[in-house]
Amino acid sequence: MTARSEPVSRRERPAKPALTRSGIIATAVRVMRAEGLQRVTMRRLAKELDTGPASLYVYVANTTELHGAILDELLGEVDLAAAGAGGDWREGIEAVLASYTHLLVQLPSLAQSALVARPSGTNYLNLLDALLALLKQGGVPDDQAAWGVDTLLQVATASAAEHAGEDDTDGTEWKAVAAAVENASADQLPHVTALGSELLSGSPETRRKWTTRMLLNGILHTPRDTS
Amino acid sequence: MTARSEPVSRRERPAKPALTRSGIIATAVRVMRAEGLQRVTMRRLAKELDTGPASLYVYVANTTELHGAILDELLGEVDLAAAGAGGDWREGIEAVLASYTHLLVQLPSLAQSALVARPSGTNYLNLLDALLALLKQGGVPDDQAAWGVDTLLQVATASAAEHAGEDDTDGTEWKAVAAAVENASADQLPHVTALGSELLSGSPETRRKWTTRMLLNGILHTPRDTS
DNA sequence: ACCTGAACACCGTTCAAGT
DNA sequence: ACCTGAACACCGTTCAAGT
Repeated sequence: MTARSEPVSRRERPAKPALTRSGIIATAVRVMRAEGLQRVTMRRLAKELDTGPASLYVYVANTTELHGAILDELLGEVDLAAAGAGGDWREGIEAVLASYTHLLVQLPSLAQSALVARPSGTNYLNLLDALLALLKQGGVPDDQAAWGVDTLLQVATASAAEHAGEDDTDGTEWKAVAAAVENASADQLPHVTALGSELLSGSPETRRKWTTRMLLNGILHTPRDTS
Repeated sequence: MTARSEPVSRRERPAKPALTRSGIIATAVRVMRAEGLQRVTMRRLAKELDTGPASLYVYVANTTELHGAILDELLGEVDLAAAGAGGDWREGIEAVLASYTHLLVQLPSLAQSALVARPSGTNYLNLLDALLALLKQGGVPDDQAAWGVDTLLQVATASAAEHAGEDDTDGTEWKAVAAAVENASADQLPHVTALGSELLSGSPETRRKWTTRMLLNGILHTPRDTS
């Protein structure tokens, strides 16, 4: 009876699978990879899963929660190998953050949502632990590490989020900033004018590396109590 | 003829004003203050201005551009007085960033949009100039100031953006993070467990102040060329 | 318990047509 | 040039009804 009751479904209809939370999230990740987070909507997912939007609410509280789940799923791909390797701690942090950034730069809208919906899943906690291990290895006092790691991740996330909303292949928006800086009058904006192109210089990679070194220096040398 | 041709419009209908860009933006700011940025939609604004949504597209390119214009308008309220006062440069930066943060914390969804749509209006450039003046006063080398000021503003903006999407008066989401940290197993997350509540300690104000000091130390002591 | 159709209350943007 | 109605192609979420 089992075999006989599947009429034409050899290949053409993949026998509509039962709805599960993980199935929904897996579909969400696939749609996001193919078309971006803005296409990951309840209605679109429902269509993809061959059901109505209302059905998804059995497994997912709302759209925000869904986006959070996607993020945690993807955070599993961050390369934490450098954390256990026993090399230079600064280079270790640089490597972990580079991996994190490269992941999110390809998915900027997810980075944007990560800034608002603080992740708290397993993969996020593993990332946090890896960074704290490296800070400890570098002799950073615990209280400074605890607050500093937050800024480290926040800056990395915000940098990635900046690339969201850029269909903008020609960098129209970047040009607007550049033009504004260059057209600045020396009277009203003396310092912006003086610095000029220096403000916009450097590749994203170069700036990220300097910023990481800068943050580590700050974290290492700034005690928590004002003394 | 001028006076006579206004029939009943003494008070009841405020004589539908001509559509202008600044009128649209003013209305947008008002709606945002009253109901939040998520209510500032083309359709809602059109209704407010007693016209159809299509009419707005004569003055505003799209929703993103509109949000950018709102932000620049509001940035005029940031208090830059500390920049010219000639006091301690660190305290000056702290004061300017505090003013900027307090503005955006009340409008977190605007902060979120600021992260993606880099502002380039007059008020933003004035803010940039004020911070650069203070960094110069502190003897920060030009190239370090140029890259550092970006991180300074990015961190302030991201901190404010984190409060977006919180109808969340009871802090449900914050509790999720706290629970995750506390339930962390010592085996798998030794450093997160060890730091524990330290990770979540401190008021936003205290953390912001430490973070600002930390960034200034980093910017001041990190040369651009790796040597 | 899970799943669904249908409905409610919205969106952004474009376009042909009017003034 | 500016303004508009109407349309196109979507949204999130809820709820009563079914299985």
